[in-house]
Amino acid sequence: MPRKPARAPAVDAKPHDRYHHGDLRRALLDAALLLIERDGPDALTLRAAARLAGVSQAAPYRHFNSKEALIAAVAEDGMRTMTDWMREASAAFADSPAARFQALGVTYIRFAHAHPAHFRVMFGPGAADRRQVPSLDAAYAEAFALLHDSIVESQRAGLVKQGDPRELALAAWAMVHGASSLLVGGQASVSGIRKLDPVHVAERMTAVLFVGLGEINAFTAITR
Amino acid sequence: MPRKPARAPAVDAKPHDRYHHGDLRRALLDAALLLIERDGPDALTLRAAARLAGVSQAAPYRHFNSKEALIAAVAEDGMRTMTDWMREASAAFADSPAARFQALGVTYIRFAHAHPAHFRVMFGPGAADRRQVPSLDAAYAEAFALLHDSIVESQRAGLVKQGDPRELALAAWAMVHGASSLLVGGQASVSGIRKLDPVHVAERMTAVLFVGLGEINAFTAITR
DNA sequence: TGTACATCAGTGAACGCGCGTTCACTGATGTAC
DNA sequence: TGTACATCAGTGAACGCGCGTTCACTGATGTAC
Repeated sequence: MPRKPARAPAVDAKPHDRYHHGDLRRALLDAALLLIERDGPDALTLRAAARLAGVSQAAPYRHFNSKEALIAAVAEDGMRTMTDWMREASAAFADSPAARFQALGVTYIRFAHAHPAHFRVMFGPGAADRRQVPSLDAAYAEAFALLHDSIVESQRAGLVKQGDPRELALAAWAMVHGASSLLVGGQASVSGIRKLDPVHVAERMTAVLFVGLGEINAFTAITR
Repeated sequence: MPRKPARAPAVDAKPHDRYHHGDLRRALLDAALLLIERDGPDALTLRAAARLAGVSQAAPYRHFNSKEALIAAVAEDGMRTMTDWMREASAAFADSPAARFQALGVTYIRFAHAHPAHFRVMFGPGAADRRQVPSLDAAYAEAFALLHDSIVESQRAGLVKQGDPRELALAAWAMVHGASSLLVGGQASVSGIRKLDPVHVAERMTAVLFVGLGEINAFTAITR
């Protein structure tokens, strides 16, 4: 039998045997994600998270003042990760605005697919109010700024026609967010989207979007 | 003082004074929507709905077997309304595939904006499982089919290049669904989208999307 | 038109449950000297 | 290096609450004759 590692990971799902947990804060965040992913957002309760972490039901209060605080921490955690991913994606395609734009969209969808529970907490109903949590707001603003900038650059390069870049970014965000929601979504999934490769879907969607942005002068109503 | 109408509407928020409510089923559905719209999905409880309708907490069980059944009924109701709207929009632009496509998207977003609580129940987490409720599934399938058909027609008219229309419909649905989610969405709204005119946003987005669909041969990865 | 009666749609009290949160407590840790 | 002690991170019992659901019941309705 292999020896136990000197120090058990904080994420250990089994009840701990030490009086002090070691990293209960991290373990509670992980437990919250597991609960949401497995049984939906309503399954996240402080008591259930404590149970998963193997501590008493009062223990979480040493790390979070309330249930709301735990949820906000989960959202913050996820937002930071997503922003990191997007920043990296943006840097990887610094030389091509088109590729940068697409990489950002694909990354957004990839994140949602890889971290559905995070995504739900970040954007779902009952999500923590972004404006109440400055660090959450900052991470969000950075992600949006990356997208915005890639559009401004594309316009400068003549790949996307003129128009308010904030509105264009909004449209792009909406599409990519919609695809993410459907991929992550509850039971009411659009026919078969779940079976498709998310990166493939993301690449196709962002391509259509980018071409559309390039071909018309800002947006126009075409009905009637 | 004006005389009372002979018969109070079923939707009456005040406690009724008759032993029999009249249309408790309808009143419970309306109460459920009000609760979700006002205080979020978690605020929907059978007891609260009964309270709003002015009946005892046991009364709802004469009309719904369980809380789940009430939620499923709300979703079904909303899905039927949305499908009605989309069918009408589709018929109104029967002669122009491009306008039809756009009208469908705009209608989807208009519905979400007009009936946010319905929209959340229909697509949010914890939504009733579509496949378990045949009438829900049928309404959904019809909505998707309308979109699908408008794309097939657009391809026939040479406005949209070839490609699997189901995938194209999926992309279109995702974008429009994303915009709707953001408009309806919880606290984490994308910067300022709520302040914009939803129909305006919808028209612009669908225009970009349609042009994009027309310009590239199906979808292509443009990164790298 | 009047009446008996089955059926329907409510009532109100009660159940057990899991929740968020508080409290006084105790065991473990780490720092000052 | 050893020890006193403040601080920190847990425990376990308890609180009050609102929930979904059940139950025996009763008032209202409508139909058969």
